Amino acid sequence: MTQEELQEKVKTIFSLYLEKNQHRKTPERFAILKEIYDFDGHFDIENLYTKMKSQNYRVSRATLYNTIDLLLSCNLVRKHQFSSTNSQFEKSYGSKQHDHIILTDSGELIEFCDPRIQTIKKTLEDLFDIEIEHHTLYFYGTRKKEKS
Amino acid sequence: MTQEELQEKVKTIFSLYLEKNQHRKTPERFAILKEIYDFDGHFDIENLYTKMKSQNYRVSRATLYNTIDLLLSCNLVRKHQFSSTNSQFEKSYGSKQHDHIILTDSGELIEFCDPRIQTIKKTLEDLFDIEIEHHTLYFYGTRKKEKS
DNA sequence: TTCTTTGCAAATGCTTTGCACCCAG
DNA sequence: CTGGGTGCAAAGCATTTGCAAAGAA
Repeated sequence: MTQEELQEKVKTIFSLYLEKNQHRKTPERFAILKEIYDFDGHFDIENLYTKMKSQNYRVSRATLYNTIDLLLSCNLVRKHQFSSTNSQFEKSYGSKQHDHIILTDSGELIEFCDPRIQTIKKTLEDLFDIEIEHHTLYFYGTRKKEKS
Repeated sequence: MTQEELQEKVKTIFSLYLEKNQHRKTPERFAILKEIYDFDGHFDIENLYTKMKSQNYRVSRATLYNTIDLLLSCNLVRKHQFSSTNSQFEKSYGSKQHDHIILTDSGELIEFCDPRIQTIKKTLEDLFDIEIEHHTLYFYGTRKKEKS
Protein backbone atom coordinates (compact mmCIF):
# COMPACT_ATOMS: atom_id res chain seq x y z
CA MET A 1 0.00 0.00 0.00
CA THR A 2 1.44 3.38 -0.96
CA GLN A 3 1.35 6.34 1.37
CA GLU A 4 -1.38 7.85 -0.79
CA GLU A 5 -3.53 4.73 -0.66
CA LEU A 6 -3.09 4.62 3.09
CA GLN A 7 -4.23 8.22 3.40
CA GLU A 8 -7.33 7.45 1.32
CA LYS A 9 -8.07 4.33 3.29
CA VAL A 10 -7.97 5.95 6.72
CA LYS A 11 -9.94 8.93 5.45
CA THR A 12 -12.70 6.53 4.42
CA ILE A 13 -12.62 4.69 7.73
CA PHE A 14 -12.81 7.94 9.67
CA SER A 15 -15.57 9.24 7.43
CA LEU A 16 -17.69 6.13 7.98
CA TYR A 17 -17.07 6.29 11.69
CA LEU A 18 -18.18 9.92 11.88
CA GLU A 19 -21.30 9.16 9.87
CA LYS A 20 -22.22 6.17 11.96
CA ASN A 21 -21.88 8.15 15.17
CA GLN A 22 -23.52 11.28 13.81
CA HIS A 23 -20.51 13.48 14.14
CA ARG A 24 -19.87 16.20 11.58
CA LYS A 25 -17.20 15.86 8.93
CA THR A 26 -15.29 19.04 9.52
CA PRO A 27 -12.19 19.96 7.53
CA GLU A 28 -10.23 20.25 10.79
CA ARG A 29 -10.85 16.61 11.61
CA PHE A 30 -9.55 15.40 8.26
CA ALA A 31 -6.61 17.76 8.34
CA ILE A 32 -5.56 16.36 11.71
CA LEU A 33 -5.96 12.79 10.50
CA LYS A 34 -3.81 13.58 7.48
CA GLU A 35 -1.05 15.15 9.55
CA ILE A 36 -0.98 12.17 11.87
CA TYR A 37 -0.69 9.71 9.02
CA ASP A 38 1.99 11.81 7.33
CA PHE A 39 4.16 11.32 10.36
CA ASP A 40 6.11 8.25 11.46
CA GLY A 41 6.73 7.37 15.08
CA HIS A 42 5.39 8.75 18.31
CA PHE A 43 4.11 12.24 18.90
CA ASP A 44 2.36 14.22 21.60
CA ILE A 45 -0.25 16.95 21.37
CA GLU A 46 2.36 19.70 21.52
CA ASN A 47 4.35 18.19 18.63
CA LEU A 48 1.26 17.95 16.52
CA TYR A 49 0.14 21.46 17.44
CA THR A 50 3.51 22.96 16.54
CA LYS A 51 3.69 20.96 13.32
CA MET A 52 0.28 22.12 12.19
CA LYS A 53 0.80 25.72 13.27
CA SER A 54 4.06 25.87 11.29
CA GLN A 55 2.10 24.79 8.24
CA ASN A 56 -0.29 27.68 8.82
CA TYR A 57 -3.22 25.58 9.88
CA ARG A 58 -5.60 27.43 12.15
CA VAL A 59 -6.09 24.84 14.85
CA SER A 60 -6.41 24.74 18.61
CA ARG A 61 -5.12 22.30 21.17
CA ALA A 62 -8.70 21.74 22.28
CA THR A 63 -9.63 20.46 18.84
CA LEU A 64 -6.54 18.27 18.75
CA TYR A 65 -7.50 16.60 22.02
CA ASN A 66 -11.05 16.33 20.81
CA THR A 67 -10.20 14.78 17.46
CA ILE A 68 -7.62 12.42 18.91
CA ASP A 69 -10.36 11.06 21.15
CA LEU A 70 -12.44 10.29 18.09
CA LEU A 71 -9.46 8.67 16.37
CA LEU A 72 -8.84 6.55 19.44
CA SER A 73 -12.46 5.41 19.40
CA CYS A 74 -12.22 4.16 15.84
CA ASN A 75 -8.78 2.65 16.41
CA LEU A 76 -6.95 4.84 13.94
CA VAL A 77 -4.65 6.05 16.68
CA ARG A 78 -3.07 4.39 19.70
CA LYS A 79 -2.25 6.11 22.97
CA HIS A 80 0.76 5.53 25.22
CA GLN A 81 1.79 6.68 28.67
CA PHE A 82 5.55 6.23 28.57
CA SER A 83 6.01 8.79 31.31
CA SER A 84 3.51 10.27 33.72
CA THR A 85 3.88 13.76 32.27
CA ASN A 86 2.16 13.63 28.91
CA SER A 87 0.46 11.20 26.55
CA GLN A 88 2.10 9.96 23.39
CA PHE A 89 0.27 8.77 20.32
CA GLU A 90 0.94 6.91 17.09
CA LYS A 91 -1.09 6.01 14.03
CA SER A 92 -2.27 2.44 14.21
CA TYR A 93 -3.87 1.52 10.90
CA GLY A 94 -1.70 -0.44 8.49
CA SER A 95 1.07 -1.01 10.98
CA LYS A 96 1.59 -4.28 12.77
CA GLN A 97 0.43 -4.54 16.36
CA HIS A 98 3.57 -4.17 18.44
CA ASP A 99 4.76 -3.57 21.96
CA HIS A 100 7.57 -1.45 23.35
CA ILE A 101 10.83 -1.62 25.21
CA ILE A 102 11.99 1.60 26.83
CA LEU A 103 15.70 1.93 27.50
CA THR A 104 15.66 4.03 30.61
CA ASP A 105 19.25 5.28 30.34
CA SER A 106 19.07 6.61 26.79
CA GLY A 107 15.33 7.03 26.35
CA GLU A 108 15.56 4.88 23.24
CA LEU A 109 12.41 3.06 22.20
CA ILE A 110 12.42 -0.44 20.68
CA GLU A 111 9.35 -1.96 19.07
CA PHE A 112 8.80 -5.70 19.00
CA CYS A 113 6.16 -8.28 18.20
CA ASP A 114 5.77 -11.49 20.18
CA PRO A 115 2.94 -13.88 19.35
CA ARG A 116 2.98 -15.29 22.86
CA ILE A 117 1.18 -12.22 24.11
CA GLN A 118 -1.82 -13.34 22.07
CA THR A 119 -1.77 -16.76 23.67
CA ILE A 120 -1.69 -15.16 27.10
CA LYS A 121 -4.65 -13.06 26.07
CA LYS A 122 -6.62 -16.15 25.02
CA THR A 123 -5.82 -17.92 28.27
CA LEU A 124 -7.10 -14.98 30.29
CA GLU A 125 -10.27 -14.64 28.25
CA ASP A 126 -11.13 -18.27 28.92
CA LEU A 127 -10.01 -18.23 32.53
CA PHE A 128 -11.97 -15.16 33.58
CA ASP A 129 -14.75 -15.32 31.00
CA ILE A 130 -13.97 -11.88 29.64
CA GLU A 131 -13.38 -10.25 26.29
CA ILE A 132 -10.08 -8.42 26.00
CA GLU A 133 -10.12 -5.44 23.68
CA HIS A 134 -6.56 -4.34 23.86
CA HIS A 135 -3.47 -4.36 25.99
CA THR A 136 -0.38 -2.35 26.75
CA LEU A 137 2.96 -3.98 27.45
CA TYR A 138 6.13 -2.08 28.24
CA PHE A 139 9.49 -3.50 29.21
CA TYR A 140 11.93 -1.16 30.91
CA GLY A 141 15.62 -1.89 30.72
CA THR A 142 19.12 -0.87 29.71
CA ARG A 143 21.77 -1.86 27.20
CA LYS A 144 24.04 -4.55 28.55
CA LYS A 145 27.36 -3.18 29.77
CA GLU A 146 30.43 -4.62 28.04
CA LYS A 147 32.66 -6.74 30.24
CA SER A 148 35.97 -4.91 30.76
CA MET B 1 5.02 -14.23 57.52
CA THR B 2 2.76 -12.28 59.88
CA GLN B 3 1.82 -8.69 59.25
CA GLU B 4 4.16 -7.66 62.03
CA GLU B 5 7.09 -9.60 60.61
CA LEU B 6 6.42 -8.06 57.22
CA GLN B 7 6.48 -4.58 58.73
CA GLU B 8 9.80 -5.32 60.43
CA LYS B 9 11.25 -6.77 57.28
CA VAL B 10 10.43 -3.83 55.02
CA LYS B 11 11.55 -1.39 57.68
CA THR B 12 14.94 -3.08 57.66
CA ILE B 13 15.15 -3.07 53.88
CA PHE B 14 14.26 0.60 53.73
CA SER B 15 16.68 1.41 56.50
CA LEU B 16 19.54 -0.31 54.71
CA TYR B 17 18.63 1.40 51.48
CA LEU B 18 18.66 4.83 53.11
CA GLU B 19 21.99 4.14 54.75
CA LYS B 20 23.58 2.90 51.56
CA ASN B 21 22.45 5.96 49.67
CA GLN B 22 23.23 8.41 52.44
CA HIS B 23 19.69 9.54 52.98
CA ARG B 24 18.48 10.42 56.44
CA LYS B 25 16.25 8.12 58.43
CA THR B 26 13.45 10.51 59.27
CA PRO B 27 10.38 9.44 61.24
CA GLU B 28 8.18 10.66 58.34
CA ARG B 29 9.75 8.16 55.95
CA PHE B 30 9.13 5.22 58.24
CA ALA B 31 5.63 6.38 59.07
CA ILE B 32 4.77 6.51 55.37
CA LEU B 33 6.27 3.07 54.77
CA LYS B 34 4.22 1.70 57.65
CA GLU B 35 0.97 3.18 56.37
CA ILE B 36 1.59 1.77 52.93
CA TYR B 37 2.24 -1.70 54.26
CA ASP B 38 -0.79 -1.52 56.54
CA PHE B 39 -2.96 -1.11 53.49
CA ASP B 40 -4.05 -3.72 50.93
CA GLY B 41 -4.68 -2.93 47.31
CA HIS B 42 -4.02 0.13 45.21
CA PHE B 43 -3.84 3.70 46.43
CA ASP B 44 -2.93 7.12 45.12
CA ILE B 45 -1.20 10.03 46.80
CA GLU B 46 -4.50 11.66 47.77
CA ASN B 47 -5.75 8.45 49.47
CA LEU B 48 -2.56 8.15 51.41
CA TYR B 49 -2.57 11.84 52.35
CA THR B 50 -6.15 11.69 53.61
CA LYS B 51 -5.52 8.45 55.47
CA MET B 52 -2.49 9.86 57.26
CA LYS B 53 -4.11 13.21 58.00
CA SER B 54 -7.10 11.47 59.55
CA GLN B 55 -4.68 9.70 61.85
CA ASN B 56 -3.25 13.04 62.89
CA TYR B 57 0.04 12.64 61.16
CA ARG B 58 1.62 15.93 60.22
CA VAL B 59 2.62 15.20 56.68
CA SER B 60 2.67 17.00 53.34
CA ARG B 61 1.94 15.80 49.84
CA ALA B 62 5.45 16.87 48.86
CA THR B 63 6.95 14.46 51.35
CA LEU B 64 4.64 11.70 50.18
CA TYR B 65 5.79 12.12 46.59
CA ASN B 66 9.34 12.33 47.77
CA THR B 67 9.21 9.23 49.93
CA ILE B 68 7.31 7.20 47.34
CA ASP B 69 10.16 7.92 44.92
CA LEU B 70 12.60 6.42 47.41
CA LEU B 71 10.35 3.41 47.92
CA LEU B 72 10.13 2.92 44.19
CA SER B 73 13.92 3.00 43.95
CA CYS B 74 14.31 0.21 46.47
CA ASN B 75 11.41 -1.77 45.00
CA LEU B 76 9.23 -1.63 48.09
CA VAL B 77 6.47 0.00 46.08
CA ARG B 78 5.21 -0.40 42.52
CA LYS B 79 3.70 2.35 40.42
CA HIS B 80 0.82 2.08 37.95
CA GLN B 81 -0.77 4.38 35.39
CA PHE B 82 -4.22 2.87 35.00
CA SER B 83 -5.61 6.18 33.80
CA SER B 84 -3.85 9.26 32.56
CA THR B 85 -5.04 11.38 35.45
CA ASN B 86 -3.11 10.18 38.45
CA SER B 87 -0.63 7.52 39.49
CA GLN B 88 -1.60 4.52 41.56
CA PHE B 89 0.72 2.58 43.82
CA GLU B 90 0.86 -0.69 45.72
CA LYS B 91 3.28 -2.29 48.13
CA SER B 92 5.42 -4.86 46.37
CA TYR B 93 7.46 -6.71 48.97
CA GLY B 94 6.12 -10.08 49.99
CA SER B 95 3.51 -10.21 47.28
CA LYS B 96 3.84 -12.20 44.12
CA GLN B 97 4.76 -10.37 40.92
CA HIS B 98 1.51 -9.98 39.04
CA ASP B 99 -0.08 -8.14 36.14
CA HIS B 100 -3.50 -6.56 35.75
CA ILE B 101 -6.70 -6.77 33.77
CA ILE B 102 -8.88 -3.67 33.84
CA LEU B 103 -12.57 -4.19 33.14
CA THR B 104 -13.41 -0.93 31.45
CA ASP B 105 -17.15 -1.11 32.02
CA SER B 106 -17.10 -1.69 35.75
CA GLY B 107 -13.65 -0.43 36.64
CA GLU B 108 -12.97 -3.77 38.28
CA LEU B 109 -9.34 -4.85 38.56
CA ILE B 110 -8.20 -8.46 38.18
CA GLU B 111 -4.70 -9.57 39.09
CA PHE B 112 -3.07 -12.52 37.39
CA CYS B 113 0.28 -14.26 37.03
CA ASP B 114 1.44 -15.83 33.80
CA PRO B 115 4.91 -17.34 33.58
CA ARG B 116 5.02 -16.81 29.82
CA ILE B 117 5.71 -13.15 30.37
CA GLN B 118 9.06 -14.17 31.84
CA THR B 119 9.92 -16.22 28.77
CA ILE B 120 9.10 -13.25 26.56
CA LYS B 121 11.37 -11.15 28.69
CA LYS B 122 14.25 -13.62 28.29
CA THR B 123 13.76 -13.73 24.54
CA LEU B 124 13.93 -9.95 24.30
CA GLU B 125 17.00 -9.71 26.49
CA ASP B 126 18.86 -12.12 24.23
CA LEU B 127 17.50 -10.67 21.01
CA PHE B 128 18.37 -7.04 21.73
CA ASP B 129 21.27 -7.62 24.15
CA ILE B 130 19.61 -5.69 26.92
CA GLU B 131 18.83 -6.14 30.59
CA ILE B 132 15.17 -5.75 31.46
CA GLU B 133 14.51 -4.41 34.94
CA HIS B 134 10.75 -4.49 35.02
CA HIS B 135 7.66 -4.39 32.91
CA THR B 136 4.06 -3.29 32.98
CA LEU B 137 1.32 -5.28 31.31
CA TYR B 138 -2.32 -4.28 31.30
CA PHE B 139 -5.18 -5.98 29.50
CA TYR B 140 -8.32 -3.94 28.96
CA GLY B 141 -11.61 -5.74 28.47
CA THR B 142 -15.17 -6.42 29.58
CA ARG B 143 -17.18 -9.26 31.09
CA LYS B 144 -18.66 -11.45 28.44
CA LYS B 145 -22.31 -10.71 27.82
CA GLU B 146 -24.69 -13.60 28.39
CA LYS B 147 -26.35 -14.93 25.27
CA SER B 148 -30.08 -14.10 25.43
C1' DT C 1 26.87 22.76 63.90
C1' DT C 2 25.76 21.40 59.17
C1' DC C 3 23.01 20.47 55.57
C1' DT C 4 19.26 17.27 54.27
C1' DT C 5 14.41 17.00 54.78
C1' DT C 6 10.12 18.94 55.97
C1' DG C 7 5.51 21.51 55.38
C1' DC C 8 3.44 24.97 53.12
C1' DA C 9 2.19 27.49 49.25
C1' DA C 10 3.09 28.90 44.83
C1' DA C 11 4.29 27.41 40.30
C1' DT C 12 4.23 24.26 36.47
C1' DG C 13 2.41 21.77 32.69
C1' DC C 14 -0.91 18.74 30.57
C1' DT C 15 -5.67 18.45 29.79
C1' DT C 16 -10.47 20.02 30.19
C1' DT C 17 -14.00 23.43 30.17
C1' DG C 18 -16.79 27.73 29.13
C1' DC C 19 -18.20 30.60 25.75
C1' DA C 20 -19.10 33.29 21.64
C1' DC C 21 -18.71 32.59 16.88
C1' DC C 22 -18.75 29.59 12.84
C1' DC C 23 -20.20 26.34 9.60
C1' DA C 24 -21.82 21.33 8.19
C1' DG C 25 -26.00 19.22 7.50
C1' DC D 1 -31.60 27.73 10.08
C1' DT D 2 -29.73 24.77 14.11
C1' DG D 3 -26.94 22.62 16.94
C1' DG D 4 -22.52 20.55 16.94
C1' DG D 5 -17.71 22.01 16.43
C1' DT D 6 -14.08 25.48 16.67
C1' DG D 7 -10.46 28.67 18.65
C1' DC D 8 -9.26 31.05 22.50
C1' DA D 9 -8.54 31.81 27.19
C1' DA D 10 -9.40 30.46 31.66
C1' DA D 11 -9.92 26.77 34.88
C1' DG D 12 -8.64 22.16 36.86
C1' DC D 13 -5.76 19.00 38.78
C1' DA D 14 -1.74 16.04 39.69
C1' DT D 15 2.84 16.84 40.49
C1' DT D 16 7.03 19.72 41.23
C1' DT D 17 9.54 23.46 43.10
C1' DG D 18 11.11 27.38 46.24
C1' DC D 19 11.93 28.60 50.71
C1' DA D 20 12.24 29.19 55.63
C1' DA D 21 12.19 26.34 59.57
C1' DA D 22 13.09 21.83 61.72
C1' DG D 23 15.89 18.18 63.04
C1' DA D 24 19.14 13.99 61.80
C1' DA D 25 23.91 13.08 61.84
